[in-house]
Amino acid sequence: MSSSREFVSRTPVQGGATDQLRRSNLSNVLGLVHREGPLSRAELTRLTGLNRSTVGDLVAELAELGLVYEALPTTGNVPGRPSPIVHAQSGVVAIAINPEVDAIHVGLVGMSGRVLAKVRLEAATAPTPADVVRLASAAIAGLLSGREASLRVVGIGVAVPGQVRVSDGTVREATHMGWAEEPLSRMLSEATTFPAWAANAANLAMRAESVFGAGKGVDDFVYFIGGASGIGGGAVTGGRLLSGAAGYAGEFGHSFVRSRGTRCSCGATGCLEAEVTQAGLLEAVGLAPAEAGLLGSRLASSRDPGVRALISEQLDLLAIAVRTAVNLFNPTLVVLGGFLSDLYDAGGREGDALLSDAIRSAREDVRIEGAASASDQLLIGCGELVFSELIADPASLLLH
Amino acid sequence: MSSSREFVSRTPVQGGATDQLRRSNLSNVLGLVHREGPLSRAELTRLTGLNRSTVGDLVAELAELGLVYEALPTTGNVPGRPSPIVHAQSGVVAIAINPEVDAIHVGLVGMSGRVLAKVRLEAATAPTPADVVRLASAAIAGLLSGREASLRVVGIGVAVPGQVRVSDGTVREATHMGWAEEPLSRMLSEATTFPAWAANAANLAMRAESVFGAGKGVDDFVYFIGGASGIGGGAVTGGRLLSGAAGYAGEFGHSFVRSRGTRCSCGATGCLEAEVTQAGLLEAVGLAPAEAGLLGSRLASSRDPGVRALISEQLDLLAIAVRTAVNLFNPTLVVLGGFLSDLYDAGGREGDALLSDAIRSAREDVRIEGAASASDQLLIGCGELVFSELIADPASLLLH
DNA sequence: GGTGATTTGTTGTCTCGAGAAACATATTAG
DNA sequence: CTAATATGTTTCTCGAGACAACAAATCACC
Repeated sequence: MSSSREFVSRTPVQGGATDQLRRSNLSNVLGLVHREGPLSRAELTRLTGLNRSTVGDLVAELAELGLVYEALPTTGNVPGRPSPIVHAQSGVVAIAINPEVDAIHVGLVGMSGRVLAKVRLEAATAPTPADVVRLASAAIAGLLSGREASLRVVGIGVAVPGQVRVSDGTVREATHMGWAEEPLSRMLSEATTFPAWAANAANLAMRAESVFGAGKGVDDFVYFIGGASGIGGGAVTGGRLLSGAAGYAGEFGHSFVRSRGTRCSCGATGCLEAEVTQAGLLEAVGLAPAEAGLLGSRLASSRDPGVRALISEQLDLLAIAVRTAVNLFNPTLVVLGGFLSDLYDAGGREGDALLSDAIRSAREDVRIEGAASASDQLLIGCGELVFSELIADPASLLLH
Repeated sequence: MSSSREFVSRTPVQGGATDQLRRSNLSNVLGLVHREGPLSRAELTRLTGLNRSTVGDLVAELAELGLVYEALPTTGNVPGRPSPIVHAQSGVVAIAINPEVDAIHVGLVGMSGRVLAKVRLEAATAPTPADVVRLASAAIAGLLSGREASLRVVGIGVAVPGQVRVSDGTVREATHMGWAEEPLSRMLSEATTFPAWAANAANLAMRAESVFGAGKGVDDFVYFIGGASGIGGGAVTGGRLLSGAAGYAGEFGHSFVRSRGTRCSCGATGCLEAEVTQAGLLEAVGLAPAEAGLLGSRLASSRDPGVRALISEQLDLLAIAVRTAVNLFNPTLVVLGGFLSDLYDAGGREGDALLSDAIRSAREDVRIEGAASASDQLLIGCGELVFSELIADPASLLLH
């Protein structure tokens, strides 16, 4: 699906000026190196459809900006002059912040998509936004200290468990944190002087999944992720992230799945996240909330009829949400993350059980997969939030 | 997906990238004139951000292609040299075909977005695809006869009440018509020699709404339309039509709205279109199926408690589908068409009744509107299907 | 009805990005 | 060591659009 022709057509040239064309091409090259990992210039030439000489020029410009570097290739066994390998500069980093009820995670993510360092700051009570700014600022200083020379910070990405207006990074509502209308990214950028962006955590997990995980190269997929505090998600349609008007799109946790159901924290009844919960499954198999990591194996191995019945019931409810998602988005892939993946595995990974009620045309070409659940998924997603800004206009780095 | 890149590879033309820039700018200008109606060159200059001289050049090229013409402006009361008004050539037409159970509608749609002519071909029984090809071909010949000199047919757009694979115009399933796996657009293009495209009818109605109706200029909206044969819909997200992997996206009629509900024609239970039906409402107010046009006024004026209860119940079910749509798409607008608009009006147009269960952040900036229900909506949508291909690459017309 | 201000079309020149081709270089195969 | 092959590098050309100078057409005002 990622042939060179498609790639070019996927990024149509907008606007008028020739320098916009240049910017678009720079963006394409940098984006490829970021997403696909190190690529030879010859491969870049094929993937972009551009001329050899042009690619050489673009790479030289990106190298001058300090965003990529070229290295000699490891000797392959192909004839011809070896093509230098273009690497993303991993010294170009984003700061990732993920506040949660019991802790704040802070990390450094390199442009290669790898987490270079991270710390977990324990919190006795749910941190306030001011706490986050204070604690994270200190942690950032610690992570950066002594490495200032080799690191270049592009900005800060924040993953918030709640609704975030992406245009200005305001947290509209984060029920579990007890936040409302908090200008979090402004506070962070004022405290640190780095530009900051914020978004919904589940959406950022999906971004990581889209660039480096199961959704890599997939133009149309939906993502469901279940955690202790509920179910979130997101969608990619036509190769683009679905954000909606303000960034609240993809709240699959609030898909309707049951008439006269449980009241949800959002105020409605019958929401997926009110009906299908990690807490309920943990309790059924006798695990404490902190032992969620064991849920998958316990569910899979349990022969208790009550547990099997619960798994079946929860899968039926999940199937309703998946059905609606498939009917509305017509994806080729449904990715399940967190405890939803455990649930799916426990049910025998029968895709049909989740898809059989979707309309036939739409369900035929859908596959279901577990998320490539890296523990650093969220931090990588934060990095994506930052790097996507850089990749959209690599030359903008000159301005800082 | 006939991207520009493929075109280049078929006909080796000098210059690939600058050429693409030119095409993109031609496309922008033609698209503006198509969507916004006649515009002066000065306005085009402002809207595109291009240079005066460039816009002049682009318009000249489009005029040479026979796609636009310039006319002297009506005297405005502004100083300065008057700017010529650029009009879309309405002689450039698309053929619109909409097969239904009881009739086939065939029309001519000008690039200005107006229906120039139309005929309704009655059908005693649901027509087969072969019937459609035969009857529509004859109707097309009739519509074009005598006007060949002044008309330039770009292609055929077909609105099908069912799931259509947009890549090749195959009807995968059209339950009400009794069709399955019919290569309709190939059949039509072979019979008429015109290129043909097909898509889901509700989706095309939404396209018309998006370009000329309530959704004009709105980047994020969802569209629900109810008719005799069910409920369809579509969505625009980030300014782009949501099509999904194959073109089946936006089936809001198959959103889940009720546990243990009625069995739907799709095989599932609890689908919106199985629970909220035009037939049920017609029966409640004592109208025959053919009198659907009167439904709105009957519902609005009825004081029968049974009818009021039914309206209330149906609105509650619709609200569930709207809630899910708002939570998943975060639109700024929900457009209701067909009998759903009647239903909404009968309920007093209380937006809150439809939105109150959506998550707060997402529902705040949503407004609900009735569709700009032009009777020609579907034919205009068919035209859009064709013209969007032309507008994507205006120079392609040279090849025909 | 003339005159100036204003806006826009038109024309010629300039810049810049990318493609093409010739040439140079580095590897593999034998 | 040589031929084949693939790719980097350099130079030239082309084309799209910006820019600036000039021309044209309208309005406002006297």
